[in-house]
Amino acid sequence: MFKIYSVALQPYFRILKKLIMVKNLVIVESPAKAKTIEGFLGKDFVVKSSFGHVRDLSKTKLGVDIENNFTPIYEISADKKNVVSELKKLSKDAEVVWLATDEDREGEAISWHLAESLKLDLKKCKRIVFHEITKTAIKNAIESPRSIDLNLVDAQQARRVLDRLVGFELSPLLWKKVKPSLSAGRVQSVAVRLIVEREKEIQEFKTMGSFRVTGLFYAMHNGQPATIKAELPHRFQTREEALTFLEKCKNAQYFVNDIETKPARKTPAAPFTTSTLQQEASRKLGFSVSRTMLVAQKLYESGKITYMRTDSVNLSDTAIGMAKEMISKSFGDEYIKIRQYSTKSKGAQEAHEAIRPTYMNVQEAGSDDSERRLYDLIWKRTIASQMSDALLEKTNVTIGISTTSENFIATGEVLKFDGFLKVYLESTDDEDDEAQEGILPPLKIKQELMPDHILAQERFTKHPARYTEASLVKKLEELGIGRPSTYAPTISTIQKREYVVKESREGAKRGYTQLILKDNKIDEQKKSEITGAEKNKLFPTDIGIVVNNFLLEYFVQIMDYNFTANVEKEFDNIAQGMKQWTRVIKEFYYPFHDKVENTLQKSERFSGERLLGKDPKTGKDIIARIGRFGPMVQIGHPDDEEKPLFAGIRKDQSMETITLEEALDLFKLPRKVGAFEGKEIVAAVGRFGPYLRYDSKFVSIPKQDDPLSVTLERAIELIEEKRIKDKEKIIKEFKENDSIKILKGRWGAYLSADGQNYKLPKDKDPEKLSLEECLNIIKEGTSTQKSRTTRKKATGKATGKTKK
DNA sequence: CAGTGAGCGAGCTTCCGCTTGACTT
Repeated sequence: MFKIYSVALQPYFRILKKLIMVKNLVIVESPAKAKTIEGFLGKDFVVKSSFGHVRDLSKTKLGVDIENNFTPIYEISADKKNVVSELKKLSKDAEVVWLATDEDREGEAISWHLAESLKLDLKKCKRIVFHEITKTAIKNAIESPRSIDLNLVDAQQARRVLDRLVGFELSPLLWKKVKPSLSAGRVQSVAVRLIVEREKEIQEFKTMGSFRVTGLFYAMHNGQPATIKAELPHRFQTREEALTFLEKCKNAQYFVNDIETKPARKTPAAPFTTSTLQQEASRKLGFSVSRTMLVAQKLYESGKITYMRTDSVNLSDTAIGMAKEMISKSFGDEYIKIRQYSTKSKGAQEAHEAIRPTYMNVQEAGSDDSERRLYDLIWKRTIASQMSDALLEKTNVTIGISTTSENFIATGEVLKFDGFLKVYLESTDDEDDEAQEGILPPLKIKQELMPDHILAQERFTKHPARYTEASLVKKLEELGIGRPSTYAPTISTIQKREYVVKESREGAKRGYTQLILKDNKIDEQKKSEITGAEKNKLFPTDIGIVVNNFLLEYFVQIMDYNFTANVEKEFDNIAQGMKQWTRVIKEFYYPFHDKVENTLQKSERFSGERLLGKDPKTGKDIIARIGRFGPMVQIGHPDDEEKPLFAGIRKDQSMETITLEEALDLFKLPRKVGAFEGKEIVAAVGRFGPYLRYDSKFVSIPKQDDPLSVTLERAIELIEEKRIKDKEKIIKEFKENDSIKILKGRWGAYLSADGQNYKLPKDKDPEKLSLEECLNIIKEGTSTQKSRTTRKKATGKATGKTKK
């Protein structure tokens, strides 16, 4: 009976199977991209994402079989197991698998890894590429498939293996010679070097003063006085020279000697890449590099902008078309100028478009303030890039002085046609812009100008600017080091390792002299200004400096700013099939490895030791150096009869600059402050800064107080403040059991009992929990507690992240 | 979350580049 039915139904089963079966499986890297593309292709296509790389070298082991001609040992990444098994299932039934990963070295490798780990039948496997997400681009790609470029894959393998070998041989060397848990790598170590070297330049910089002379003049224009600001083209080195000049200007007459007018133009900046977006968002919106990427990711996922990790300045034809229409409609055709930009950066691989709005006619987008502001920036930059030049007229007026051959120069700028400036102007990193260009009144040659005053002001040369996160990215990109997807992570790595800190520092007062000539009288004034203030700049730490010096001493090759560029040339040779990838690695590895071995055997511990002086009490040496837990000072040597004394250096101090006195102060802690309510108060400095300990509780000492000098009264005040704060934290207490409390924490209410914390059930009001319910939570909590200790390896890493 | 620092030795750390969520006591 059943058999008859099944035979009769067979044709229907076949149709059904055909319907379920995927005819074409397309695999791309990003899920957002997959969604868009699926809309372009018909019902016969299913588009899935690989979520980036699916396979990599072992996370913990070296993962390279050096003996066996550097064979990489790949593993499916833990978080990609599900992805791979799903893709495997789909690909089995598919007639054709289209590998549509990005067209660059990494993208080619992802396709190859997919083919390998999905065990794809190469006969039904087609490799396609497109640079823009448009229907035509994708249809075109489908029509011209190719096979996987194994040379390009090999170039990626070489890149991967080289980075692994460098990172996993240098880091352990640092653990032994400097301090545990440190790291070194082709990218991060050079990033740190840039910051350390800039700091050194700043320390060695000698500030020079000179006198800048400006004059304010009047010219009559339509019966009204108009002002003209002018400046002497050179500066005086001394106050005396400046004074002599002003003396000469007494009773002098001023004439227009020459007027020179010439046209000038300004050109818009290229559309955004990852790096330029990070720079502009930092300058214009004050975003950190990671915030920019987070916000951009959201805009991308909601379909508002194109892909945000790109090194290309290229816009698709459709994008240019949309921009043209938008400009024409909003500003008029005279504002349109179609431009093709080409990349300037080393090693760009241009697998994507520039970062631009998906739809140019959408002028505002984003679901919160950050998104809206970043979108606005992207929209303006993209539109401006297709607009006409701004036309200017620059005027230089030379003003003669009757009593000397010196001339003042006044410069003016008139905007003749605003062009792209109507929408957007790129900002610069230059902090000081003393040049003042404004509009000049109409002037004639020989015309006399009346002086209001002449000012000679002492100005100082400035040291090179410290890097911001964004300007470091710019520098790395110029050197061809790192990729759009790694700029933000690299910057957080070097901060997480405590090689570098991002800080703002208050400036100091500096006096300067100013001489004013007004009404034929010279007046001298002493003034002061704030100098050296820094906001969100990158500073090297002691550890950063010591590790950098160590690597420079033993591994100059890796630290060379051109190292990446040099190996990139080799990777290109591999990609072009001119060289075997394992040969490139071999040539690099053996000399490198010998150096590692050599350094391991021969070099001493590298701790950046610095002798500060002698202890006045014992006559022993006082030394600053890096210890197991970071920078510290010690009195005496380990081989002395008595054990040396140790003290950690405070966060606001550094090994490089700490004085003998400051070091001695560190040994005065912990210090007894006095007694309060019958118990002793002790002041000390811990891992998280200065603190008071009282009744086995800790109270932080705020910045304005010093643990060395804090008085008993002040200490009591701080303890009482803390008591009030702790009270505010309590949501609920139990009379029956005072060790159990419900407290307000960073992530909302939680349960605290005997120093252990527990999560509260989400569906219950924390204020209404009974003691019984709490005891239950604690009981159940023990099981989660256990699972957490077994997971310790994983969570330990996560907490390390939040520590900073 | 706040006492460390020599040496002994267990077991741990680490790279760069491609992608997103998971989830915080």
